[in-house]
Amino acid sequence: MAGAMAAWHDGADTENAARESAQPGNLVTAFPDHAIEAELTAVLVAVTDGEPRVLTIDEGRLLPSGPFVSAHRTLQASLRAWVEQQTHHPLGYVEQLYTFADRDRSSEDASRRVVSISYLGLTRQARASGRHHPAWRVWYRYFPWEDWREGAPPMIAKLIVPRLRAWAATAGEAAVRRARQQRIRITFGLGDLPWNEEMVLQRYELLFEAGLVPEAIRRGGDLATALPGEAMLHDHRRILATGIARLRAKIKYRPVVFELMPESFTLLQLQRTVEALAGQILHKQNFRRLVEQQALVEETGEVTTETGGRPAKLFRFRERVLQERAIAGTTLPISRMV
Amino acid sequence: MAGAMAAWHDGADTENAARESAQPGNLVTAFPDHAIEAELTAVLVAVTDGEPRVLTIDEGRLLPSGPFVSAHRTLQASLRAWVEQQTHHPLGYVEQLYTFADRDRSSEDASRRVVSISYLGLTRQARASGRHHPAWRVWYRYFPWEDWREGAPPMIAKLIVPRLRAWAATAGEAAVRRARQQRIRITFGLGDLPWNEEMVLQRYELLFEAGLVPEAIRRGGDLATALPGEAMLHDHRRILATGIARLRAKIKYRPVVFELMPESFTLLQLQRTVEALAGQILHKQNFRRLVEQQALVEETGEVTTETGGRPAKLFRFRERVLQERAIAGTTLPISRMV
DNA sequence: TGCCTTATGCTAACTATGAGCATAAGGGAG
DNA sequence: CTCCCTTATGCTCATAGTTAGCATAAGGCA
Repeated sequence: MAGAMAAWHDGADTENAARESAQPGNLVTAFPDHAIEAELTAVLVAVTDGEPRVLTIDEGRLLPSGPFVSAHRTLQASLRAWVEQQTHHPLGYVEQLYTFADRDRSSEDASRRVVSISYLGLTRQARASGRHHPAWRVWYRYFPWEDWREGAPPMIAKLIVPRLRAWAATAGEAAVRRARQQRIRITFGLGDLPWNEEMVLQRYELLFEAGLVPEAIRRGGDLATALPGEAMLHDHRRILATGIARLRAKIKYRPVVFELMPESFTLLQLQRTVEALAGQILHKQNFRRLVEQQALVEETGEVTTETGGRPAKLFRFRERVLQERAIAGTTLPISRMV
Repeated sequence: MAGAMAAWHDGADTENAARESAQPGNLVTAFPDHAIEAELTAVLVAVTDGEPRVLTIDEGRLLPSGPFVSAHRTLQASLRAWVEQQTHHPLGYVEQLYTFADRDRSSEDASRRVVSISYLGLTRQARASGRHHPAWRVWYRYFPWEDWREGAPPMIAKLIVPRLRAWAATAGEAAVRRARQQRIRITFGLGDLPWNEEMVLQRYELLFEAGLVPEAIRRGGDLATALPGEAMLHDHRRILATGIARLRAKIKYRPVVFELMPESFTLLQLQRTVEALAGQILHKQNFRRLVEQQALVEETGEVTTETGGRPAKLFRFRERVLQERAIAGTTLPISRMV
């Protein structure tokens, strides 16, 4: 996903590389001559009450972030320290997302350059306290078009596609128009194309380019055509999109969901968690089949009647398999809609 | 892959998060107070004569790198400028790899902190000139155990596994010993496990931890047990491993191989290129079927007799499909050995 | 002309996946 | 105490996707 973004950014670059004034020697020598600042931004995810949540501050307008503290040996150690202090829960899984250094990122002072390194973190429980109103928000508040658990969100056909089409039509050249139409079709799965839940970032960036999100007003967007869905400050919604995309891709081949689950759980609870992240409903029997046949879990021997209906067996993860899969990576049960 | 590395690094962190002195406020405010330096490092890949090559400097001991030039709007623009100037060829595909800021990275001055942002770039032709002896090196010089095109490299069974086993046995706790054995089995595909060509980084990091690569001597490795395979300075071989791993994963679901191919080519040439990257031999007929059925290429109408044997049709990539696949991502033909 | 080499077409066997039928087993309404 | 609703769980079937080969085509060269 990050790769896709990279390619796009690049495509959007209008600068001509030939105009650059760097000397050939720059390639082969390494003496940094510009001091910059490094900042860490975290996409912290938890799933509670069947909803995927992300830790936010400032009334949901920002992701938690802060300077890279030199006292730490690594970036990750620095991040981990913050988070565990904040949430009082261990961070189960941490993964680097992307590093930005775009000058137009916070277009204040061009000479003051900030490199922003973002991370994705998974945690088991969602509770946080502190200044600046930290709160776990359901991430579909920011991306209402990404939640397909109750079918295709009507706003896609009613608002998004028409406005994107209108935007595509504004392009002067026919080739550009066609390319835009193509991107719309692919990212939103129009016509006979399927909805691909992993393209969170591509969709957000398309909406951004089309000026349909409030964050883009500085770049020519119009508040009147902005879509429903909460905005964030700076590029934090883009970072969140990157995190969601990465997580949606990851759950398919690495057992990271487990980081979000309690000690023991029913298979349906596990399924609901995956569905919450993927924004898609899965086929129950097939989900069970895959989970069991891959021996990811084992019965605890107990059952719970709290689910209503026939009592469900409780499961826990098999430590050994987890370790193995964490290194290797196998297919995990994410499939089509019911 | 990067994610895997992230998790590992973390596992290797011996610092206790509780020892940290950061204030809670750090999580929710964003005012960087430490100036650092940013450096870009590139893994530039080309395939010539059926061999995967990487651009190096300093007699193959370093990857090209240099400071992030503030004149550029984005990190990628900065990188692109360098590279195109050096190689005089357009960089087809660029993707960010990973950002390091480990303090022990170049353990000189603890107060001088460098953030190193690495990129993977693909280019069509391999020619470079400049100072510091830039040269395209076959990447298997650095990772001889990664080339399985002529079967399993004997050094794995003869040198690597015995030494890794010996290292595993040195662990005091039984649990640690078992965990090490497990990692060895999985990363090197021992027993009934298959060789997974994507685990380049995991294998290198395992060898590093075991002190079997020259780069690890500072951390307790012994030159006498170092494996064949050229080393690099700093952590450049680790960055290269990250790049190879990423590329091996990428070619399976995005048509990036095309960035490495000439205008027109035979299907076998395409296959040989994929094989060079993957370090694995593919089944010819199946490879053809997949490439053709996915309509990735189209016949140019010409044939070449230069391949020996029956003349082969020449193909070129279908522009439209490429664009679509670049956004969407579909399965590409990488399969098992012949 | 026959053999070697690479190209290319086709298929049988198997595996993975998507969908759905059918039964099991609590809880609560009547 | 039944019936019915709900969720749990077992199984089967059809199909798409893969893997591994067999077989034929078509140049070059001894």
